[in-house]
Amino acid sequence: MEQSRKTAPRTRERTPKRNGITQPTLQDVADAAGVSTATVSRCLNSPEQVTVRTRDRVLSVVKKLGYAPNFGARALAAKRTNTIGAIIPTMENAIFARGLQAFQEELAKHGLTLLVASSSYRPDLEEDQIRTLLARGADALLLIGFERSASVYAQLEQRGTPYVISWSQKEDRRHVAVGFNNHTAMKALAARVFDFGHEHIAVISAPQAENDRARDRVQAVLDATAERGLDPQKVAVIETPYSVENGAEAMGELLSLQPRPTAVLCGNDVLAVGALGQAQSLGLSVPGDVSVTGFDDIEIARIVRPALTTVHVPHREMGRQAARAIAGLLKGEEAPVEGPLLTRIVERDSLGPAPNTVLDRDN
Amino acid sequence: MEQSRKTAPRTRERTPKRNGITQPTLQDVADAAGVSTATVSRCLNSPEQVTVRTRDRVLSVVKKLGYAPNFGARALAAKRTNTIGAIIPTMENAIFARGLQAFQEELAKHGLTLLVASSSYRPDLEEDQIRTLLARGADALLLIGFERSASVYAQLEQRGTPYVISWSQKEDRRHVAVGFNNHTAMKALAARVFDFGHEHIAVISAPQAENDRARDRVQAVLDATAERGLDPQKVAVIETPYSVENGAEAMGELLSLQPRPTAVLCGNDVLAVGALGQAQSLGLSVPGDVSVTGFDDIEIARIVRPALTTVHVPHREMGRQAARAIAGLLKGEEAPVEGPLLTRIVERDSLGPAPNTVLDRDN
DNA sequence: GTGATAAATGTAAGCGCTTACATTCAATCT
DNA sequence: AGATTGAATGTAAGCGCTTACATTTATCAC
Repeated sequence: MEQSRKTAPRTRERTPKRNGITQPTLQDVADAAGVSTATVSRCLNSPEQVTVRTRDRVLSVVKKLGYAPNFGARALAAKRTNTIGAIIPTMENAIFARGLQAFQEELAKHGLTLLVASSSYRPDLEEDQIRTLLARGADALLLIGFERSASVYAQLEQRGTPYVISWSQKEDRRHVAVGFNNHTAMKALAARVFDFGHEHIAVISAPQAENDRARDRVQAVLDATAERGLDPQKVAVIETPYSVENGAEAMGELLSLQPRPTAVLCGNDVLAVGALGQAQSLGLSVPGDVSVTGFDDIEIARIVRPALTTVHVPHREMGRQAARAIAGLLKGEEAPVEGPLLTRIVERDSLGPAPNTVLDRDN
Repeated sequence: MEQSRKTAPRTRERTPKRNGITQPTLQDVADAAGVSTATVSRCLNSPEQVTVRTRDRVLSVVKKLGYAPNFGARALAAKRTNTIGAIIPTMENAIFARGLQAFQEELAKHGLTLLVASSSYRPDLEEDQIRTLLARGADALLLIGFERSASVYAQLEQRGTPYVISWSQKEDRRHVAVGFNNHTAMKALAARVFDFGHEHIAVISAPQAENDRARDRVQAVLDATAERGLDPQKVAVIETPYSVENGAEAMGELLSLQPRPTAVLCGNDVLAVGALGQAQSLGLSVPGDVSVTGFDDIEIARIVRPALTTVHVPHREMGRQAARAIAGLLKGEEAPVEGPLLTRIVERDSLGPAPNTVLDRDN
C-alpha cells in the first residue's frame, strides 16, 4: 500500500486524539483517490460537476475509508448546518408527536436534520430555546402558533432566518404558515353540538393567554353560540393546562354548575379524556347525561369508551407540508401561499342528543 | 508560483452575507473590549482564568453586541459539540417520551444538548441513525437496549465515543447501562398473576428478534410459569409490533384458543390497551372473564377502564441517571456501577382472580 | 490543424473558534 | 534592589471543510 504522494509539502503529522483514533479527513480521501480536496468535496456536494469516472473512484475511496464529513467544519465553511430547529410546547403527549414525526421524515428527504426543543407552553422558555437552536446553527425554525413577542420575530427577521409557523393558519400574511384554522374547525364542531339540541354548553380550554390556538378555539365556541341566538356570556369557560387530571378536575367544577351543562367542548383530546372519565366517575352517562368533545383526534380518542367525538387534524400532512415549505424557503423559493389545511369532525360516541329531561333550572 | 506573502495583514473587509446581515464574531468582541480573542474565548469558556475586571468588561460587550458563538467554528476548534445523540425506537407513543424529557432536562443542566432520532424498531435504521448522529458530531450516545450488531459497538469503541444503554440493565459489564431488569420486573408480575389463580395465561409481545427487552419479558413469563410447576410450552405467545390495533388483533386470536387463556400479559401498555378493548368488544368482562396486564405504566394505563394493572417503570429517574452517567463519562469519570432501577407492580383493575367457571377444555 | 469555448479539476483563502505556547506584569522573596 | 514566580493576557497555528478563482483538459467550428 504505497501511495505515491507526488506533492507532499504537507509535513504535518496527523495528531491522533486521545486514544490514537482519528477520523479520515477530506485530505485523506483526496490523497487516496489522487485528486484534490476540492474534487472530493464536489463529489459529495454537487456530483454533477464531476466526471462519472472521477466520481466513482472518489466515492469508492470514501466508502473504503469510511469517511464522513466533519459536521463542524462543514458548517463553518458552508455557513449552513442543514439543521432545522423546532420548538414545540411539549413532548410529553401525543399532540405534537405525529406531526413532528412526519415533519422529520420529510425533512430527511431534503437532507435536513431536525433538532427539537420544548417550551413547556412557556413563552420565556420558548425564547430561550429559539436562541439555543439558533446558536446551534439551525438554518430555519418551525414554530407552533403565531403568538410570541415582536422582538423574537424581529430577531429572526434581522438574522434572515427563515421560519414557518404551524398548527395554526390565519390570513396574516406576514408570516409563512402551514396549518389549519382553529376557529373554523372548532366552530363547526360547536355547530354540530348545537345540532344535537344542546343549549347549555361549557368549554374546558388550555390557558388562553399566549396561546392563540386555544383562544381561537374558545372564541369559535362563543361565536357559534351567538349565531344560534344563545348568550355567549352564559358559556362557562374553564382554563387549565393540558393534562388528563386537569381535564377531570375542570369537569368536576362544570358539573356542579346550575344549570348543569349538557355538553362540554374541550380544547383538546387530553382534556376531553379527563373530562369523560370524571363524568363517568360521578355516575353520569356519556353522552346520555352529558356530551364531551375533544380536539386533535390523537390515538387515545379512539380508545376511551365512549370513543371521543373530536376534530381530526391532519397532523401528518401538516408536518409534511411544513417541511416542504422550509426546504423551499431555504432554497430561496417564494413562500407557498396555500390555504389552511382542512380539518374534519370525527363523530364517535361521546356526543349525543341533549338529554330531554327537564333541567333543574327552575326549582 | 511563489506565494511568499508571509504576513497577510488582516485587511479583509468583513463580507456581509446575503442581506447585509452579519453576526458579530469573537474578533468583534475582542476589538470592542480591547482584548485579544483568546481572552474573550476564555471569558466564555473558563471564566476563572480571567480577572474579574476584564471579564466584566468583556461580558458587557458580549451582551451589547448580542454576540453568540458560532457553533460550527466552536465544534471544529474544540473537537466537541456538547451534543448528545439518542436513538429511540419510536417517537409516536409515550413509552419513551417521559424518560427522554427527563434525560434532556438533566443534560441541559450539564450544558449538553439532545439530538433525537428514531429507528422505528429497525436495527438497520438504527445503524443509519447512529452514523448520522455521529456525523453531526454527537459527543456521546444514548441507546435503547443492548441488542445491536457487534460492528456497531466496535465502531463506537474504535472512535472512542462514549455511550450509555438504557431501558435495560444486565450483569453485562462491558457496556455502561442505566436501566431496569426487564426479566425481574415481568417475572414479578407473572407471579402476581399466578397468585390470582390463573393457570392458562398468554402473552402478547413485541417481536422478540433484535429486541432484548421484549425477549426478557417473555422469558420471564415462561420462567415464572415453570416455577409454578406449569408447562411453559402451553403459554401462547403472539408477537406483534407495539400498537393498539395490533394488541386488539392479537387478543382476538388468543381469545379463540382452546382452552381460552384467563389472563393475558402484554409486553407493554399500548398492546394491553388494545387487548383490553378487544376483549370488551367481544363481550367479555375484564377482569371477570379475562385479566389483562401491561408494562411501562404510561398515562393511558390509568385512563382506560378498567385501569391497567401494569409494571411501573421509573422513566424519569432513568432518564436523569442516564444523563448524569453521560455527563460523567464525557468528563472522563469512571462509569457508574449502580444496580438496576427498581420497578414496581401497580395494581389497578384489569387483573383479577381467575374465573372459577369450568373451563371448556374437556368437551 | 487552430483558436475559441466549455467542462473538469486544482489552488488556496478563508470560515470563527480554541488552545499551546510565549509574553507581560505584579506580587513575593532574598 | 534584583531575582523568582505564577497569574493574566496575547500570539498565532490550526481544526476540516467549501468555494471563488485559476488552470488544465476536452470539445468543437472552421
